[in-house]
Amino acid sequence: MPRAGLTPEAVVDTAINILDAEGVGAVTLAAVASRVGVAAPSLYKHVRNLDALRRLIAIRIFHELADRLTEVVMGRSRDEALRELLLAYRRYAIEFPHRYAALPQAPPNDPELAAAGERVVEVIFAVLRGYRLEGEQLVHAARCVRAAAHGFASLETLGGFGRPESVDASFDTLIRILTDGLGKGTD
Amino acid sequence: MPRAGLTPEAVVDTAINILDAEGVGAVTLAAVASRVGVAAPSLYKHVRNLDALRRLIAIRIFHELADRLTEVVMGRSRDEALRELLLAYRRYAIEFPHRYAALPQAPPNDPELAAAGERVVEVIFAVLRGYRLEGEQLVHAARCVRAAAHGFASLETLGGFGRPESVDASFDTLIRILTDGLGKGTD
DNA sequence: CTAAAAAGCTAATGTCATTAGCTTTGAGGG
DNA sequence: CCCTCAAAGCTAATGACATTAGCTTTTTAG
Repeated sequence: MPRAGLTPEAVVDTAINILDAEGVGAVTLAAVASRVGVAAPSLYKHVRNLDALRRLIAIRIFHELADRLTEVVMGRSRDEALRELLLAYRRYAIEFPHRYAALPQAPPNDPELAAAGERVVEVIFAVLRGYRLEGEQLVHAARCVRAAAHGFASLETLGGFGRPESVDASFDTLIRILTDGLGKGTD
Repeated sequence: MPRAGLTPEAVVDTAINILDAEGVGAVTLAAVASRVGVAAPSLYKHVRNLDALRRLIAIRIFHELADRLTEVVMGRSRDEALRELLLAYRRYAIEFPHRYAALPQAPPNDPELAAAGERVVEVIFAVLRGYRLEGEQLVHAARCVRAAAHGFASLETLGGFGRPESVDASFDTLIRILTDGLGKGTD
């Protein structure tokens, strides 16, 4: 391993720094190379191409998000667990809006990326199992929770909530609606 | 108006055809120019630049979506109106996934674009006023509905729901949760 | 019939991604 | 210690695109 301490991980680190600072559009191989101090083509020694780098970034972010969700959910159950899960989800998106924006964007044909995303889903499942949900109902409920969390986070980080009313309060409303709706059995 | 019947509208039409057929990434000035039969620089006579074209596309799509929502909501109220609103929202996203994906992506610093997006929000507000919601509570409820609808549509069109369980049924669950949650007053 | 604006065009520049092929470095085996 | 070779870099070159500048051709208004 000659020269600079470049590794795929270091490349991803740098890319995420650029992502945080300048947004998804600024994550180019040229920008990463310049920041890291090598010529652009040198990056191909560590990463297949730009898409592959984006994939590595997404995997990293999914794991990071899943870790946070897992953390707040441990030792809690039902409404409390769901509430903390949703709050942590939104907190992540607000803290790292560009990372959040870099997330899905396309159906992952890739097992490792899919697995990373699946971790997030699994946390939701774990929480919902506490509501005695199982089988099909569990899947429906998880999709609803995921849709609500993602939709809110996405809209908020993209600046979609322009009015002056408290976004925190709106999110509390969302939490209330979800916990109420999941508490009762299916039709 | 010499030569070809090019107008900003025609350029947007062509761009949307490309969008539908090949996705957001394929919408380039080069592609539009080639499809329309002019040299790329000629497009600048009708559109300021690529960003401006994207903005026009987004405005068009917002209006189209708002028209559909408005249509299904007329003559209905409360749970029925909300249900049809949500169904129409999802239907649009499924019918035109690439148009849906081309939608927000950034906080609109532009009044016309903001107004077009606002039309969608206004339909939601109109429906929710039927629940006797007003003021702050109305805003919170509208944000929840929008987040849920957008999140679900976004995840579904991006292929986020991989499991075999019926997505229609999941969406029904979401509708139930929302109608139940809005029926009851605030805490 | 004519002049000026509108709509096109070609040429040129700059940014990226990506490939090909050459060079340097440093780690490990002798 | 020295040598070898693969890893890690580099430069040059190509190909998309967006965008600008400046020239030419149509139309349309008068």
